[in-house]
Amino acid sequence: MYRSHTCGELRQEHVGQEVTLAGWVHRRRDHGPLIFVDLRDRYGITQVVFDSQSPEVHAIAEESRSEFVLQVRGLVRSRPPEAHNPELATGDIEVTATSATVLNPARTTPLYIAKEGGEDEALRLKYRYLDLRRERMQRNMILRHRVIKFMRDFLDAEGFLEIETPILIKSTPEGARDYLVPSRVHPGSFYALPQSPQQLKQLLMVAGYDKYFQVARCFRDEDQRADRQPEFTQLDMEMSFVEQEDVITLIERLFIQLCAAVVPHKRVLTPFPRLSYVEAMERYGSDKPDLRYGLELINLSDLLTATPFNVFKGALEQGGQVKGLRIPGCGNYTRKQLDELIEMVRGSGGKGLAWAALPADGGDVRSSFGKLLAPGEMAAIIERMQAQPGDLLLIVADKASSVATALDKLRRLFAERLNLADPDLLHFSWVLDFPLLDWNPDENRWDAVHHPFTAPHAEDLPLLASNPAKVRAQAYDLVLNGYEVGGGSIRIHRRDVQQRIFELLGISEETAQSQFGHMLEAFEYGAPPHGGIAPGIDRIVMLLADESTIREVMAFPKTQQAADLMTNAPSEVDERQLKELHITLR
RNA sequence: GGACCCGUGGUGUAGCGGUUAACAUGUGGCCCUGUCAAGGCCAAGAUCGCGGGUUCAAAUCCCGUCGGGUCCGCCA
Repeated sequence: MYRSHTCGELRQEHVGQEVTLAGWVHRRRDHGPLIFVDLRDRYGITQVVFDSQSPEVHAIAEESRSEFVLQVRGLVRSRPPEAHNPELATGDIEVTATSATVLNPARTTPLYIAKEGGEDEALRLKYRYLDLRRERMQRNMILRHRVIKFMRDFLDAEGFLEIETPILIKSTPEGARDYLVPSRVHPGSFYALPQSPQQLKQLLMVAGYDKYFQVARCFRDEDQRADRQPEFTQLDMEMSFVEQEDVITLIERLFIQLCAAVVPHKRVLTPFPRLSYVEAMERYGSDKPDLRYGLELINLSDLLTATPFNVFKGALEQGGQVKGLRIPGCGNYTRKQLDELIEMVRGSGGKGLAWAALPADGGDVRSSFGKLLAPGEMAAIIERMQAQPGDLLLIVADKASSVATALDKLRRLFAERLNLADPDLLHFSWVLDFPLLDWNPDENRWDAVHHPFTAPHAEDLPLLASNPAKVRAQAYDLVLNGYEVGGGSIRIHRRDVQQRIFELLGISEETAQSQFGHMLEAFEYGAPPHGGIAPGIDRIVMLLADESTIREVMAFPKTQQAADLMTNAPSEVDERQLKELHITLR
């Protein structure tokens, strides 16, 4: 063994013991004849004292630099009365070195390990093994471990079985773009990496494993975001003989206990509030609203049906909406600040932004559109929005989806600027009653909003024929502080219903047979009613860790362009490899 | 596919038409026995992501490109 103790465990009670430590030089304070070295490992930091009275040992400290790996044998001593360091867990003691070895020297690191923050993220990603030495990443990795451990223990106690499913599976064109793996044995054929183990876990239900879970790696070849990586981890779950309410109840218990165990300083509101998709979109312009603050969208459409203002009139005539946001205390925004907001809305595909500012002293309203309104309309808007002197009113007129995108973005921007979101509140909620289908005008068919195995509400079944847009899905999203942290549904378990859905999705009999034949066939051999959910572990850990990207809670994440800066993946391969795989580049 | 932001010694910043390209930290050397971001003195280290253009003159202005990030589209 290289060490008798870790760098985080020595206390007063160890005083007098001869110990051996091994770790990295965190900091070094050279006083000439006396050198202090803070020796670090993932358990903590211990101060080691090198005295020139033992010259050979002192020489080791003299040549040591940051991040050298040292092995030190020495005596645990109580520090002199004036020299205790309350900042350190080991601050009451120190180790006087009696012998020392440099296990490995280190070049000057491109990142400071002892001092964090500020550097280009590309540098952190290139030298991730150095970044991971730092306290922030270690804290996040430990939290992530604890979260996953808690989930496994909780589900084990509930009678769930963790079952692994394959990574090389069949590609199906539904949903996100697949990552493909060429087959050497079958020229011209490809495996896909799972976007999620969706079909496999449903087949496990058919097999009678009525409570399944898996800490599952998922792959989606789509463009990245702060909360989206090409590969990510879900707590994939499925249960038989359950209804929506059963899944919701279980998950609430899981997360309430999880948060109490791993982030006891944070508050959780229980039970988790529920809102319908329609309500979420109407009030927040988002299907994953941050409920830690109000700042709700206000619908003005009905006030402006006869307005002469072309922007509003045009939007309403084309079936769109006029909605607004009341920003308290921002009525003093300058023209420049307002132009930036307009630019932001345009940058996100919006047509523009109308604004009205109410001076704090109660003077005349400044606005970009007041002159163009009919008499009384501005007053009606102010009344509907309950605007106070000093407020800023932001109004968007467009088709409903664009209004939602723009106002959701503004809502989140101002929540941040005005510090409205309590960082220690975990405001979980459920968003329910998603539409099952979404009309795709380009392809002239319906698309599955969730995925094609999602069950419709039983009472909406007749609408499948008459008004598919109105059919609600038995689908549920778990939302936390403005992020979707889990989505699930009750699945179709009857072949006839599944076939009906495939028809609406424009999937032909032949395609259904070739793509999903195994599912349809399985449903003929006694498939139980079942449903599940898949909480996203990266996003949950990110929120529990107070981070703003999931990269901070992944050991080796990729860049926005899906590259690994440390290993330089993806990379070109040998001509020979391509040949074996029957692949020609063009 | 699109919009916006960033790119200066090892690291983080300043400089934004003419500077010996500044500062901090780290690095090398010397001094120092109680520091914990130790301190003091000295030194080395960047031609400003890359390419092109404008100009008497470019880190500084323009165009392109590469890399990183945020967002829209895409994606649950």
